[in-house]
Amino acid sequence: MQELPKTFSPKDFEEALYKKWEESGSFAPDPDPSKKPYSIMMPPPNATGTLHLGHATMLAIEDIMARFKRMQGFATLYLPGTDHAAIATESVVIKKLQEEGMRNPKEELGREALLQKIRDFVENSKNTIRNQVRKMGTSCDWSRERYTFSDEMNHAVNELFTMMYTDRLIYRGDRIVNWDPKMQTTVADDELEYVEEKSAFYTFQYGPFQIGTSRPETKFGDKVVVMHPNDPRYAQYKHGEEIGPFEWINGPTMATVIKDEAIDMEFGTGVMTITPWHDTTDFEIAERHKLEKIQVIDEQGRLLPIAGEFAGMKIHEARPKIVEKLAAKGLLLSTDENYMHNVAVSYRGKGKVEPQIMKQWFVDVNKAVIDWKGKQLSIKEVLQDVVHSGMIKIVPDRFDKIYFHWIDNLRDWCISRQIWWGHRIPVWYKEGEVKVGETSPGEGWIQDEDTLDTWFSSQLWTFSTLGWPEKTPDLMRFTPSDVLETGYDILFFWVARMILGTTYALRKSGFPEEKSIPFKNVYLHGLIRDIRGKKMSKSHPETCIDPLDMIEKYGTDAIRLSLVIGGTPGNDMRLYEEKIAGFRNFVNKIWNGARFVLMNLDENTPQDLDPSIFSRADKWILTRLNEIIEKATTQLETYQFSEAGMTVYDFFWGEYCDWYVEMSKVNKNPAVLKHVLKDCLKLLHPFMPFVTEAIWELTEGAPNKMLMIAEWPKANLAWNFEEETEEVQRVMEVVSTLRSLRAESNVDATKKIHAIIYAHEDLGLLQAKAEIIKRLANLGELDLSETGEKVEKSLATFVGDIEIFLPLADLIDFDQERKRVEKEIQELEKYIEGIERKLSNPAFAQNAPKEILDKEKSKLEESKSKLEKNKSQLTTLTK
RNA sequence: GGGCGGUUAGCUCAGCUGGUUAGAGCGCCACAUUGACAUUGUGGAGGUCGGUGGUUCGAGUCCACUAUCGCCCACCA
Repeated sequence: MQELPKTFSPKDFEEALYKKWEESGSFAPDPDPSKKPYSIMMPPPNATGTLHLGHATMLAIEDIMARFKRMQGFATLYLPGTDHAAIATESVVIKKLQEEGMRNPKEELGREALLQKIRDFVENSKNTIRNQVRKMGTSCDWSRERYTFSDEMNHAVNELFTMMYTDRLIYRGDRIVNWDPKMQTTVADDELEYVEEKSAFYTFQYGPFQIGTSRPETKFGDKVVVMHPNDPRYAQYKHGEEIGPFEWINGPTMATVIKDEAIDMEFGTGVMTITPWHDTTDFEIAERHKLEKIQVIDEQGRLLPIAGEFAGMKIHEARPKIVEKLAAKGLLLSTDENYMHNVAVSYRGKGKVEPQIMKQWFVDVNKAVIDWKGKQLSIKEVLQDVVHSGMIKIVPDRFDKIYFHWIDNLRDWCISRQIWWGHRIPVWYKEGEVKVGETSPGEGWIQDEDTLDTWFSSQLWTFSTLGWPEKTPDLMRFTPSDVLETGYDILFFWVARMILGTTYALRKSGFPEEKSIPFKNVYLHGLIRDIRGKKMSKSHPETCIDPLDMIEKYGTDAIRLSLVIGGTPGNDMRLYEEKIAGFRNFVNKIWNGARFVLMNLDENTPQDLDPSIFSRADKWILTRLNEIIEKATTQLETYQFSEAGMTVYDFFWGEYCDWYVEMSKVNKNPAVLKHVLKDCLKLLHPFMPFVTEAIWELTEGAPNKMLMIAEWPKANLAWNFEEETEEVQRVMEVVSTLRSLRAESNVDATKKIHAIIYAHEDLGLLQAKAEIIKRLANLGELDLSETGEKVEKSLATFVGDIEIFLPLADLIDFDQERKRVEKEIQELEKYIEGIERKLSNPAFAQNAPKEILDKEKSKLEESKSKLEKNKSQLTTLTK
C-alpha cells in the first residue's frame, strides 16, 4: 500500500480527474433509449467574460443536479454554451479600440471590419470562460456545446422571426423607445437602471399656470397642459380649451387643456405640460388624446431647429441658457437646487437614456395567435397559463407573484437594436416593398440595418440548442428541459422571455402543450454578497472574492460547498474566505477518513457484508446510513441542496468519523467501514466531485468504474436495526456525560473508583446512571479520566464489561429524583391529553390527511409508553 | 405608492406542512495529542428566535399589528 499524504492537495488531482471524466464520454447522455432523459441547459455565460461568483454558484448547483441524476441512472444532458451578449460585447470591443487610439471605430472601420474585430475577440476569449467552467468541475457535455450567435442559432432566430412576422406578431411601428445616445441604440425597459441624481427643479409661469420641470430643454414643443379631471383648482378650465397666446421661451405660444387621470394632484402644482416625443408617460397621454408629437432632441442628444437659437446645442449646454432666458422674461418663479430624482441609464452601457419616438420592430404581446389548450391565446395569456396551471414551477414559489406582476405590466417588446454585433433583422426593403427571409430576395433588395435584441435569440436557448427547427432526436428526447437554474435577477430578462419564445415556437411546430415549454422547473438562486452584505465589487478588493483565486487556494470542492451550503433559493448569501477554508477542512477530513479505512483494508477484507458478524456498532451505523441516504435523496429531489449537503456532512464527520471510526480502533469490521465510506462518497460526489472521485480511485482501483457513474445508494431495508441504534445512541449520551465530567472535575487520580454502568433495559435508569456518575464525581469519589476511557472502550466493544458498585442509597437524593420524574409525568399527561383531544375532534379526524393522523397516533403511543416507563421508575424510586 | 424578503449565539447562516431540551460553521475558553486527520480531538461558555397581541394542549414556525434593514415594480411633470 502506497503512503498517502496527510493532507489532500486538490491541485494534484483536479485537472487529471476532469480530463479523465471528459475523455470517458460520460458527460454525454447515455444513448440507451430505455434510460429516462434528464436535461439542464446551462445559462450561457458571456463569451467575453470571466468566471465570477454568480457563474460559480450557478455551475455548482447545476452540477449537483446533473451528477445526482446521472448517478440515479438518468440519461443526463447538461448542455454548455456561451452568449454573444450583443451590446455588452460590442461596447467592450469599441472601448478597447478607442483605448488603442481609434476615435470612432464604427466610422473608421465600417460594419464588416468591426464585426470581424469582434468575432476575433470573441473567439479568443471564449476559451477563457470555457476553461473556467471546466475548473469548477462542471460535468457538462462539451460535444454539444452551443453559442448563441452560431450559424445554426442564426437560422433558428430567422425562422422564429419569420413565423412571428407571418402571424403579425412582429410589427414595425413608431413607438417611444429608450434611446441610449452614447451607444446609439435602443434599450429594453428591463435593461434600464435608475440612478439617483441631484438636479435643479424649476417652476415656470406657463400662461395662467405654474409648471414644474427638471428638463427645461424639452419644453419647446409643449403645447398641451394637462391636469386631473377632479382637481378643483382647475375646474374652471375645460377639456380641449385653448389658452393663450402667452409668452414662452421663443415668443408667444398657445396651449390646449387636457384632463387626464394620470396626473398626480399632490405633485407640484398639479399641472404639467407634456413632451410626448421624449417621455413615456407623456407619450401615453398623447396617444390617449390623439395629440401631436414633436421631436425636440435628436439621436445625438442635440436640440433640433424647433429650439430656435438653441438648436444644435447639447442638452447640458442648452439647459442653463434656456433657464436664463426664461428668467429674464420673468417667467422663472423658483428654483430648487436640491431636487433628487431618478435618471434612467442603460444597464449595459451606463449611458443616460433619452426617450425617443423611433421606427422600431416590436413583438405584440396581446395578439391572440397561439393555439393553446383549445383556445387562441396571446403571449401574455400563455405566459400566465403555464405558471398558473403548474406546468412550470418556480422555486421558491413566492416568485410566482413577481412573475405575474411583471406580465401584467408587460408592454410590446421592442426587439430592434441599432448596434452591429448581433442577429441581423431578416427583413429586406426595395422601393417601399418589404420582404422577410433569411436570404436576399434578389437584386436591389437592402437588408434592415438593425440587429435583434440579444434576448430575442437567447429566448430560444433550451430548444434551438437541440436542433430546432429540425426535429432532431435530441430535440424530441430532451425537450422540455427539467430545470432551469439561474439567478433571480434575470427572471424577467430571460426566464420569462424563454417561456414566451418557446411556447410560441414549439406550439407552432406541432408540439403538444406539455412539450412546448422550455423547462418544467425554475430554480432561482440568490446573489452572492460580500461579508458586509454589499455587492461584490472590484473597487473593494479586500472583500471581493474571485472564485478562481479561491480554487487555486482551497480547491474546487471547497468553493463549491461554500457556495451551496448555507444558501436557500431566492435569498442572497454572504461569502467570505473563512467559510471556504472551513469546507476545505471538510475535504481534508474526508481524505483522512478514507486514509484510515484504507489502512485497515487488506486482501482478506470481504467484498460483501456478512450480517451474522455485525456488532451493535455496525448495526447502528448501517441503520443511520439508511436514514441518511433517504433523507439526502429526498432533499436533493426537492431542491434543498444546502440541507442535503449538511445531512451528509454531519453524518460523515459527526457520526462516522467521530464515533464509528473511533470504535473501529477497538473492534473493527473493515467491510462495514468500507461500505459506509463508499456510500458517503457517492452521496457527497455531486457536491464535491474531485476529492470523492480521487478516493474512489484508491479504494476501487478499477479504471472503468468511475464514481461519477456509480449507482446512487439505496437504503437497505434488511439492515434497519432500530433497537440497537437506540441503545448505541444512549450509550453515546452516557459517554458524552462522562467526558464532560472528566473535563470538569479535578479528582485525585489515586482515588480510583470504577464506575459501573449495569446492564439494564430501562432507559430511565440508564439516564439515572449518568446522574449517579455525575454525583460521584462531585463527591470526589470517581476518577473520571479512567472511567471515561473504560466506558468508551465498553462502547467500542459493546460487551458491557464495566464493573459496577452500588451505594445508590447513599448517593441519590431520592426526593429530588422523584420530583423530577413526577414533573415529567405531569408534562407527559398534559401532552397526551392534548393529542387525545385533537384526535377526538371530529373536524380534525375527518379532514386531516392520513399521514398526519398516523403521525399523531404514533406520537400518542410513544408518549404513553414513555409515561408507563416513568411511572414504573417512580415506583422504583419510591421503594 | 404597490409588492417581496430578512431580523435566531460574538460573526455568517440553517431550521421542510406547529411537536420533547432551538442547531451548524467560524470565533472564544479549558483540556488533550507519538499511528487517519492540528486543515485534529474532547468538553465548555454564549440565544427570553426584532417587539406587542392572538390562535393552540403546545409557536422560531400560523394570524394581526408594529419596528428596522434590504430588494423588486411603478411614478418622479
